[in-house]
Parts: sequence; C-alpha cells; structure tokens
Amino acid sequence: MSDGTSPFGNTATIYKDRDVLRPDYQPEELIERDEEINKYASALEPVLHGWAPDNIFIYGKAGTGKTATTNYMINWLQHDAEANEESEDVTIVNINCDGLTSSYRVAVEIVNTLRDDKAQIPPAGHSKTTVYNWMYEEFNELGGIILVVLDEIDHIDNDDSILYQLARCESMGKLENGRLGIIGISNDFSFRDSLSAKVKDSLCEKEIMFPSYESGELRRILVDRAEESLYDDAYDQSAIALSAAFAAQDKGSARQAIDILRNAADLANANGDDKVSDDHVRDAKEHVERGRVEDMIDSLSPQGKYVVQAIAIAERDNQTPIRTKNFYSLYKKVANSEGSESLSGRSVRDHLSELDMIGLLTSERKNEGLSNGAYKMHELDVSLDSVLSYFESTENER
DNA sequence: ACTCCACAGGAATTGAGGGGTG
DNA sequence: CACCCCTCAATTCCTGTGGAGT
Repeated sequence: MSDGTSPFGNTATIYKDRDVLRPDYQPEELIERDEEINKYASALEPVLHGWAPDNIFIYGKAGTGKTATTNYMINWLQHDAEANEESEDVTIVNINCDGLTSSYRVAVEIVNTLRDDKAQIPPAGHSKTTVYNWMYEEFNELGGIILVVLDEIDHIDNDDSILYQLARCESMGKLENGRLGIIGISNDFSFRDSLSAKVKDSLCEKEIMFPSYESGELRRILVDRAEESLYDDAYDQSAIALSAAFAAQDKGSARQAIDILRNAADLANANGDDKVSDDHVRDAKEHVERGRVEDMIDSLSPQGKYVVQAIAIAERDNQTPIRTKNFYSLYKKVANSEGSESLSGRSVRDHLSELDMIGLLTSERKNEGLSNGAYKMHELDVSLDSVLSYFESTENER
C-alpha cells in the first residue's frame, strides 16, 4: 500500500485529547470519591504540622480509584507542605508491589528508588538484614517525613517482615532522623486478615474502604472524561451510558469503563465514523474482555496454562462445573498431549485456587457427606470463546 | 451424637537458578 | 573458587471439615 499517499490515511479525528482516556491519566479532579478524600485528608493532615502521619490501609476492588486518589492526595500534601513553614520536608516513596513477591524484593525496590543509578542493588544475593540496613541508611539520610506508599501490597506473599520493619522502625531505634508513615493499598480484602497480628495493628491505624462504583457513578465519571477527551458532537450520550453499564455489570471498575470507551472511540476513528455509537461500544466491550483474558493467561506459568486449557475443554464439552477429581484426569491428558509431565493433584489444586483468585474461573465448595465427601466444583468465569481463541492462536505460532 | 468419606488446603522441604562475598 | 542468601515451582506429609449415614 505504498502508493504515495500517507499510510496514516485520514487524519481527521474525533479526539480532542486522547491521553485523557489512557489508563495512566491522572485527572485534576476526582469525581464520586469525596467521602474517601475526606477520610484520607484527616489521616494525612498531621504531616502538615510536622507530626508523624498515621499509617493508612486502603482497600477496595480494582478500578475503584485507590491509586488515583492516593496520587491526588500526595500531590496536594507535598504542595501544601512546601507552602507551610510549620511542616518538615516530605518525601514520598512510591512503590508498586506488582512483581515484588517477597519482603526482600520490596526492600530492594525501596533502596533502589532512593539511590542513584550507580548504587543499585540486584534482586537477590544479599541477606535480608543487609538490605534492611541499607534501607534505614537511606531513610536517615533523607530525614523529615517519609511516606512509603505500597501499591498492590497484597502481592507480597507469606512473609510480611518488610511491613513489620517499616511499621516498627521508629520504636526499634532504626530511624533516628525522621518520621515514617506507610500507605498500603490492596485489592484483596482478605490480605488484611492474613497479616500477623503485630503488623495488622500498626499498619491499619486508619482504614479506608473504596466501594465499587455503581452504574450512575461510572456514568458521571465517563461523561466527565468524554467531555475532556472527545469533541462534543463526536459521541452519543447512550454510548457513554452503555459503557458505564457494561463496566458496572462486571466489576464496577472505572478503569474498565474508560477502557471500553477508549476502545470504542478508537474503533469509530479507525472506521472513519464521526460519532461513537452504541455498536462501537458493544464491539469494544468484546475486545476489552478478550484482551483481559489474553493478558491473564499470558501471565501464567506453562502448567497454569494447561490447567486453563483443560477447564476450557471441560466447558466446551458441557462438563462444567467439574469436580476436582474428574478435572485432574482431564488435566493430565491435556498436559501429556502437550508433551509435558503432569503435576501432582496437590499442585493442580493450587493452580485452580490461584485461577479462582485472579478471576479466570470460579470454584464452589460442596459437601455430600459420607458417600461423596467434601469437594469443589470448578467452571470458567470468562467467555469461553476468548479462552479457546487464545489457545488456537498460540497453537498457530508453533 | 457420632462416625467417616473425600477431598481442601497448611507446613515443611527440595532442587535448580538468580545473585552475592572474600 | 567455595560458600552463602533469596526465589520459585513443585512435592510430600499431614490436619481440617461438613454433612450423609449410622
């Protein structure tokens, strides 16, 4: 198609500012989170008087504005602290714990964000104590008030010693020069309970719960974003309402609602249509769902993928919900046919419960007493088509 | 009320693989 | 180089559990 005309085709656009619909966009104003902002403000307010902040634990499902609200709050906090003579220097250490599965890794990440490029430390090799000591050195050098934000804190499994270290470093005399506050952000409601008692008490001094958005709230958020990002006559109100309704029906996630709208607008743009319509939104929803499923499966280990493949086969053959025992023999066939050894039943149970956690499938506990005992029934929790098409397309790559 | 099935899922361990220090 | 620290997927061993059967 190199005929001398621009490969970008028609450059007319329905977008005023497409960045507003990108997932990493930080809005200047937050809608529908007033109550949470108030609670947040009262927990952080002591900082402005030079006092130590409370530790804050934020929880709520994905896409409920936890991260956006946190960024909003710390921006204001730094702004006001600079303007206020009474307050000390405020340093924010913003860590996303995604991919940081252990206390050790989190400590390494904290040290590395505070150090310059030359003095970075590797993700393994040293002892935990060494890394903690380096971390305290960095804190002491900074002084003032240090706020450690740990986003997706639930990704740290088992060992919560980093949280203990951070929560208690003042009382253990490790921090001589400054005050430290922790903001923990979690999607997972059960994470709080899985913490050891001593960590729970100190980390959760203030708790703020972010409820899922309802359809009406999502619509107001979307209307606001649409006004900023799209030209007035480039979308139907019903398309906005439909995007909001889809997202509300699923998880009540604002991110998802905005994703759907952006994809719909991209579709309209690519087709050369001058308006985002309901049909674009419907197609976009399919596309977003498919992408989400692909991302989830992509992130799994090879064995995790066989488990997904097996549950999809069970679903296709109308065998779901399927009992763990029956699933296990099906899984073994799948793994073997893919040329792999099969895992023990115990490991497959672990994979199943992990897939339940991330939302690819759902498991229901049953119990039929003496004859049938206690067991679980599993079935797919996402569209079968998107899972099957994932495996068909990776099949072709080989 | 008590037993007992057939699993669920916690705990400890292993072995290969990332990296460190002297 | 020898020896140490941390990680990750998986294994083995084991205790917990809720209701049908007695």
